[in-house]
Amino acid sequence: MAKRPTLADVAEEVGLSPAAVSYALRGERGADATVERVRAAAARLGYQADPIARALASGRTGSVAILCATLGDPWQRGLAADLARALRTRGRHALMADADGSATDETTLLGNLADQRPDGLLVTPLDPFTDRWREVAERLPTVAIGDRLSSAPAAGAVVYDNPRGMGLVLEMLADRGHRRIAVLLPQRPTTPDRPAEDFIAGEAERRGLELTIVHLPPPTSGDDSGSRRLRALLSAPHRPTAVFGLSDVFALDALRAARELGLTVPEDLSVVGFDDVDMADLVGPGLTTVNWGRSTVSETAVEMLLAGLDDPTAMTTRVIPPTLVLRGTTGPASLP
Amino acid sequence: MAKRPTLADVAEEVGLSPAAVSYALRGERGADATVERVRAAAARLGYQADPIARALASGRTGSVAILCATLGDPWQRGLAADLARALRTRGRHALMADADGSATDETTLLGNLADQRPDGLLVTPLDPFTDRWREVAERLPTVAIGDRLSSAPAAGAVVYDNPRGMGLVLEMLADRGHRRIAVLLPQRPTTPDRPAEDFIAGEAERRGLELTIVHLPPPTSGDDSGSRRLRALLSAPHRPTAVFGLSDVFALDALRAARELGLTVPEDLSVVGFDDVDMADLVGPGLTTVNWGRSTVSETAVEMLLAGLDDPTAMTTRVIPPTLVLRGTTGPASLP
DNA sequence: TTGAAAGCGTTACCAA
DNA sequence: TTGGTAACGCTTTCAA
Repeated sequence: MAKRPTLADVAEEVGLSPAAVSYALRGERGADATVERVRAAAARLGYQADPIARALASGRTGSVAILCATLGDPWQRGLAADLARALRTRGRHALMADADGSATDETTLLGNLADQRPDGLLVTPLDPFTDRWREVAERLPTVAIGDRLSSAPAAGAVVYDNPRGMGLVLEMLADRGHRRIAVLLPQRPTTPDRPAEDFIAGEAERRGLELTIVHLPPPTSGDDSGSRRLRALLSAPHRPTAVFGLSDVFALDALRAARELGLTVPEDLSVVGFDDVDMADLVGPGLTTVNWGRSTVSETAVEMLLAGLDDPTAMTTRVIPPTLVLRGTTGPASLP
Repeated sequence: MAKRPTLADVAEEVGLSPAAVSYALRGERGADATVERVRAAAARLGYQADPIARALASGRTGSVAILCATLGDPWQRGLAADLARALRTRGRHALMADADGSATDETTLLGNLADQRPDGLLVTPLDPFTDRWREVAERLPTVAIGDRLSSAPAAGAVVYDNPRGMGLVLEMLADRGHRRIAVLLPQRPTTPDRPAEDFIAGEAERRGLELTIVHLPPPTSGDDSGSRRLRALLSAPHRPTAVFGLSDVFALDALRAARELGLTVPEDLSVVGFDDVDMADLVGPGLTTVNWGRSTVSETAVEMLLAGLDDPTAMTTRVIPPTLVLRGTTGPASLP
């Protein structure tokens, strides 16, 4: 059980003080010759700085916390993986936590993560309206993905251009003759404002569409109230001819419900998602979605956060444009 | 920017030594009255122990490293999420890294993660045969998922009962009249032994099946040699009537290739996967798979690791039994 | 340019 | 049972 070498060991080896070695290894100071000699000795001994001691002394950990709203959602799982990868290629590592759809858990985890003293925070907020974000963002450089943190002006944001995305979808559906459309939205913990809901309602009215809005619980295991609601929706006498899930999981749930009810997609029912999860092309006849470019989103967020570590003005709001990907689950309207 | 209170602050507040406070807060020692008084003071000041200082002093971080072979694989993504969740419910947090299909990256990341001084390691090994695992497992309690680490007897393992799983699939296919079957296996970095390959070859021979084994690169973005090979396989004159992907992603790739070639599933071709990813029921007509119970796997692995932290004998090998889930991508053989 | 020494906030050892 | 005191391994300020 050979103990790993410490700074002191290296210092002794080269006959310098620990301080000198610390500086040399980080290239902060240096008679070039000394630096070289120190480097060599460190390599020879297999010295690696202890990140914990370093963090305690310097106050910086080199880690970035990722707080996910729901890893139950495949899109978010992919995003989390992409974020972790983007961080790693920039020499940082990820500390990951999953609120699993619970706003209270989100608050708790936020505390836990902050206690780990990460250098920054990436978050897909479940409840973007709580005041908690303000205090956190003041201490901890923060970038939110998907929703601006309304109480935290210091935080950066990478948001999807939802209005354009929703517009694209409604336009496409209207063009194909759909008039009765159901929109599946996530239940939000708070209700101070509902820009998405308001926007889509307005947009639908402008186009003369009849909209049903259904709120579904987050895709957590063990709550099937969502699928019950979907079955009710789709078996009603005056049922919609198209379902638009503002998250692919909701669209997938709609596909399941349709199958259970014996409805054929897209003949009896058109289905549209909103995230373009990895397997969307293979789902049923291929799920129509809005694609946001997951890797662009994650790269943008990580770039912004790392830039914001030194320079607070780098924290801004970046808007990601949508692309409509039309696949087989969407056809012309067939019912009267 | 109020500095957060330290142990010393609490100690001063209650007129005790930092040591006494530390013990009291952890409930290690205690005149009940004092403990209560200390607790109250800590709460009043909003004191929270600094995990970094704690880690430096105690040598334990409370974190567990998760090293994933390929987060590009949806099954692994789900597994990683489940592992993180399982850790969190037990008061620990996850440090996650993704080798993204590269065995060299796996080695590098292993070093990086170990430098973070986690208390334990959970790994889905890409290359279970390298000697690196031995040295790691000696210092760091380790549980491997999916493959035993052959060089590290100290490490625990949670493995899938692949023989039984493969047996179930071959039996089912044979029963339905399939004689020419292609098996899609991952390219492994090393080739000291290939138990899976040998086993399945033997099993096929026993049943009089004609087997084609195809090795595919890991599901990383940016390598399309796999899909080329699949198209070649499926357009050959004497092509297989069934494809068995030893990982759902391979089966999904096969579905894509079949679609591109105009083959109908399951009429022209049956497809079977091996992991039961979340959306398998919705993919095409529903992908036939072997299901290992992802949450069982992750709970088992985490349990074993945490038990092994105190008690090395808890590290054993647990074998997960398979369940065959028959869905629409599999039918009777149709070609001569 | 270098080195000595003082932290960083905790836990653990050892007397009392 | 309790409370000093010495680590833990590094960074950083301040003199030399």
